Amino acid sequence: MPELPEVETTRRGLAAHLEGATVTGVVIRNARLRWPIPENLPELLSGQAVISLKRRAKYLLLDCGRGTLILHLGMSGSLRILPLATPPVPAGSQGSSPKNIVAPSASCFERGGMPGVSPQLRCDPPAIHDHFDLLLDNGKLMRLRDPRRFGAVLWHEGDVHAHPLLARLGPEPLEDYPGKNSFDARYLYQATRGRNVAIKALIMNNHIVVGVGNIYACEALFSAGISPLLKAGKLSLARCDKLVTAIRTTLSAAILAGGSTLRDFVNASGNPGYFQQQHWVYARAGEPCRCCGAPIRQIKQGQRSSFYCENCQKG
DNA sequence: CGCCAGGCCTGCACGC
DNA sequence: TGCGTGCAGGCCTGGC
Repeated sequence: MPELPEVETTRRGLAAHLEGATVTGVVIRNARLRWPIPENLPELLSGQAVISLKRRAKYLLLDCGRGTLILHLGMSGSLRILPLATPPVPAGSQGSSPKNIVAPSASCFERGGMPGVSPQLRCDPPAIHDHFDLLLDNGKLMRLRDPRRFGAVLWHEGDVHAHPLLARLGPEPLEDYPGKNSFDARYLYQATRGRNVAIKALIMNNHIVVGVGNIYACEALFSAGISPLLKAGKLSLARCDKLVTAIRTTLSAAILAGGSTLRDFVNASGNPGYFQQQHWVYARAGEPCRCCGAPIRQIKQGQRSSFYCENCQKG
């Protein structure tokens, strides 16, 4: 699900609730995501103050000073802020309680009197796919839901950008790096030279540019008037410029609309995005092109569906 | 039942 | 032999 606009929408919704708060506990209901959630996360995170929530590509980076919590939403993940039903007891006033550290098997059902769960951990009952909670001292919690479990929750100490998952990523499409490797026409032109791969696959390659998934690859190629089948090496500098602009404007417009919700994406407040109403081609197979009226075509490229208008997009 | 779905890492085969 | 490259597979669940 989440491509860059959905992840950025999530980040913006979460940041104010997380930054400045202190982690009081962690609940792991199912550690089996794409990689296992580290078992010792409760010990690592409890008592840590959240400094910032940033984004790199489709990863959310929760800087806790001592280390960084790396979050990825995979295909079906979403993160929400929820209130704890009962405000947490202020630190130090609770004598015997051990810092709200919760074992993975613990849950926070409101009903049912689940044994071993202290009152301050009660909240909305988690659903079947709510795998992970971060409990905060401001009376809120951040909850990860991920039915398909392609997402990730990882911990990294030291420079997070040196993490193996981040170290080799290409430039951010919406940022400029003065002097080097900004995602501009010249960069894309260089990156496409000698490449036989279809342009659609190339712009979805994280080593070239990050954040462009299947939806926005299709939409940006339509916007630039470029066929998804065109071999990357054939792109002229002028068309690279068009494509860079199309990627930037498409992603920016999607962020403004709160992302695309096809089935289950919700932002930090639990609300859907609306950019799918502005899709020109994605998931519109057989429907008339909003530009020329020709039917939108759907083809397969490397196991993924591509949607495009044969008339408006040239090879 | 089979097929499809927003991501992305890994491993393989291939050609220079 | 050693690469860069381009595929295919795999991880999962839910919905049509």
